[in-house]
Amino acid sequence: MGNKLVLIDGNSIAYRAFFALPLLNNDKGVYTNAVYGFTTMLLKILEEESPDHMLVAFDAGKTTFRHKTYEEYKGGRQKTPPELSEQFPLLQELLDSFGIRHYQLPQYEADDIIGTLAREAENRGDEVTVISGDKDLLQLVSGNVTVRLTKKGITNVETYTPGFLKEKMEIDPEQVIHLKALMGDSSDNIPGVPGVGEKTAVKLLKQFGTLENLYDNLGEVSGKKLKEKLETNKNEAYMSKKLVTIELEAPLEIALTDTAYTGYEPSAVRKQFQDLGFESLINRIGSDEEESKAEMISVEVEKEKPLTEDILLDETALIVEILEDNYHTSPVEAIVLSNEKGVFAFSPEQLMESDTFKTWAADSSRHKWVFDAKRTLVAFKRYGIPVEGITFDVLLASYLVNPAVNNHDIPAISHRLGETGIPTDEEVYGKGAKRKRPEDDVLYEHAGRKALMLYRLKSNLEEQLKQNKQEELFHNLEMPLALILGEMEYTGVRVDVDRLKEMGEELERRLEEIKKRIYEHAGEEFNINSPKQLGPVLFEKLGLPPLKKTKTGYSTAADVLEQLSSQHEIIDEILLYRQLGKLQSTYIEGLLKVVHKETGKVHTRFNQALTQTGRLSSADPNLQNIPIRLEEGRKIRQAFIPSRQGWVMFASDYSQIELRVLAHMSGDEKLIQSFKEGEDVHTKTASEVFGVAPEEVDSDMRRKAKAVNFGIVYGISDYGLSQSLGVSRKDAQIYIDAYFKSYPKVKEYMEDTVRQAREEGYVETLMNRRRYLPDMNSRNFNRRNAAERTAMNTPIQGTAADIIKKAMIDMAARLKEEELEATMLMQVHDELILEVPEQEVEKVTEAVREVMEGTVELTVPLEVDHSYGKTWFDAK
DNA sequence: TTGTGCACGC
DNA sequence: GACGTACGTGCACAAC
Repeated sequence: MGNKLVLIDGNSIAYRAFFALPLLNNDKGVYTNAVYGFTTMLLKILEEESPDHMLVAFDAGKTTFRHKTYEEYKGGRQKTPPELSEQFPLLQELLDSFGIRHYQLPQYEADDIIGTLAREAENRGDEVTVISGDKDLLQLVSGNVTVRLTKKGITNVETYTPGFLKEKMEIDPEQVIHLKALMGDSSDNIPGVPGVGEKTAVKLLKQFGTLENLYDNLGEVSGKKLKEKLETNKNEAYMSKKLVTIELEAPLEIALTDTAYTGYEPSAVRKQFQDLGFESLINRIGSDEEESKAEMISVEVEKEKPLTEDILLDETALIVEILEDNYHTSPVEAIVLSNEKGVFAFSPEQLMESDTFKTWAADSSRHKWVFDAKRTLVAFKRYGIPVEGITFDVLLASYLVNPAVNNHDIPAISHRLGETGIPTDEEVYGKGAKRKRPEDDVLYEHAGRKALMLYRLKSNLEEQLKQNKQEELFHNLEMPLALILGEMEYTGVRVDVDRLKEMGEELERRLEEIKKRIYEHAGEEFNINSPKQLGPVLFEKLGLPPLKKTKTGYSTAADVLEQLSSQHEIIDEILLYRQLGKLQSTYIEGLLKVVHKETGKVHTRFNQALTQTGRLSSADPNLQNIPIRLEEGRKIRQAFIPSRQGWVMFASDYSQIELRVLAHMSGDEKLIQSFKEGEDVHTKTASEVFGVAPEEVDSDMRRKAKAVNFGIVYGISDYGLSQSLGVSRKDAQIYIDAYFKSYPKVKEYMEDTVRQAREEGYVETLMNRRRYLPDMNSRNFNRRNAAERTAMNTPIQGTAADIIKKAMIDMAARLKEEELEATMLMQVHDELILEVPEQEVEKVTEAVREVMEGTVELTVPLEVDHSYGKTWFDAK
């Protein structure tokens, strides 16, 4: 029985990976993109091929035996970028950790090593797979040798067998060198016959078979010009053939037996991945059940013994295990404590009844370390147990340290810090529909392991917060905020279900009518909600001009359809259908689905550890995107009502907070002045940009200025502005230039921010929230540009987020202090929504203004507007 | 189950 | 000259 040998062209794959991936560097500032790409390819190969022999061949150096034939061989080639060169040693170390043999031979290229071994193995009857990005290797294809060439990217490969080669290139493997001899190869500086490309070469080979036969019968070549070219470049052709022919008898110092591959040691590879910063790949290693069990950190869990005072220490990790994301509805499965005394697991039934536990939980001097403070708090609240003294949340700490990490759970953080023996929730519980509660033992052990790690992780994260100067941000902003958000979520918002249903029925009727009219216009019935079906109806059947395409077909986005509005009546009907359909599916049906049956309330979850800028997000339901701009949709807000009779919905929002933050951070006198004088900032901008007196600013000028301000805040580009204004890019650029001329310090600030981001690798907000921008030095124009805009935007958006978060904390304190019953319900980025007893409205009005305006002192005043009414709709 | 297109908010 | 305004969530559809 033959062996299975995989031969990899190391240089070729590393090059591919390098150019296919952005110039990533790891936390040590070492470039790793080529190694990373190579590794993903390698893992795929190991999985797909399960080789028992393996070798990665590298080119040895600048000169090879081929240079004796032709000095200019590979001449004119770009020097290997140093960012890539420095990765080769890393790559070889990585291969060592995999236990994969790598080899290079002076004067020879990787091709020759591969060719020699492939031939030898083939002769023995082994099965060989060659991996490369270089078509020259195709000459090795045979019955036993398959060549897999990378296509786009690195993991995307095309597998060449003799049959496939014939189909694809119309030649046999033996003809590959003849083909190259004729057509040459500019990347290797191989001349071939000038003027002969792939097409002609294939045609000639079909007729003559080989280069030699071609020249023996040159007279039969059709075309005078071609014949001449072949004639005059005969030497070049033969030399080219010699150059591209892979040496099949290179004097290797290794034998096939040296390439034996028996699999890798997961621990060694894992360590290597950690050093390289390949967090995302770690989980792909050693998923083998046996192996990962053996590596799991062991935990002695004491199960369901009666809780006694002696195990409740002042510093204890507390894990509340809930399987589903939604902790408002999903049951608590287990509670685990971990501290110096050990790891102790309890069923909720047992613990929630224990007075010993309740006393400990309510004691703020007894510190609890948790994962997801808000989740923990709400979970206990559901059992009527107040918890005090939560002083450390691993989730929030990890998020602050680096929001770009999209997985902050305990196994993931543990992995990043080098502890790998923690399986993920998904591994233990399954995911999606298959997620289920395991046996008690498994559950307790898993939760116990997490509790143990939580206890251990705290000090490391604390240290990282300290390094980032984020202790204040963590302890005095995010931690207290978590408690407040927990209260808000648990309180929930009352929904007028009947009102929603009424609106739903009305919508249903209207949608039905519109649908009919659309079908009439179209002359057929189709699914209006399917862009794939709508496209052909509009742009083929009705002959409307397709103004924009998506990667799957015609674009039917609103901005496209609006431009076609005058050309066919169907367009406005479709836009209306979309608008109402959105209201129906997302805001009527979607909202009704998440209303609690008993309480008639919705309990959103604010995600406090997700956005890259520091804003909150909201889900199930998302209360931060309830319609407001169009009257039709705004009515949805009529269904959000106070939870008690005689109360009102009260909304309070910051006016222009982001531009005020910009004024403060840039120190631009004119912008500061503008806010100090209480001017209309868009009118003022218009007056500046268009060079007219404020009185002479018309509505169109103001509209444009508003868009400019918007763009400034979001990290402007001329294209973006031109899109939103419907003007040319050139004009958009003129507005931007005019803006920067009027507000020179803003321009300076933007430039400084970008420069600093490039140097430091990150940007920061007023309160030291941090965002890393690895693309600042990308060679890819788009990525770099996007990173630069992000650098400009994040400090502004993020500082605004810092400010409202602080205001929420102050607000909670103020309400308590004044013993008001008013309650915060929602936060929508620059807005707080409360429910307030009517008789408290006056006091709350004053409190909200004082607190929100006074929460931080900037060089410009902060201003808030407020409103209230019987429903959220009426608070306008 | 996953990716795409679309639409809602700030 | 490239691409494209920032940041989110959720729905329906269609391909896997």
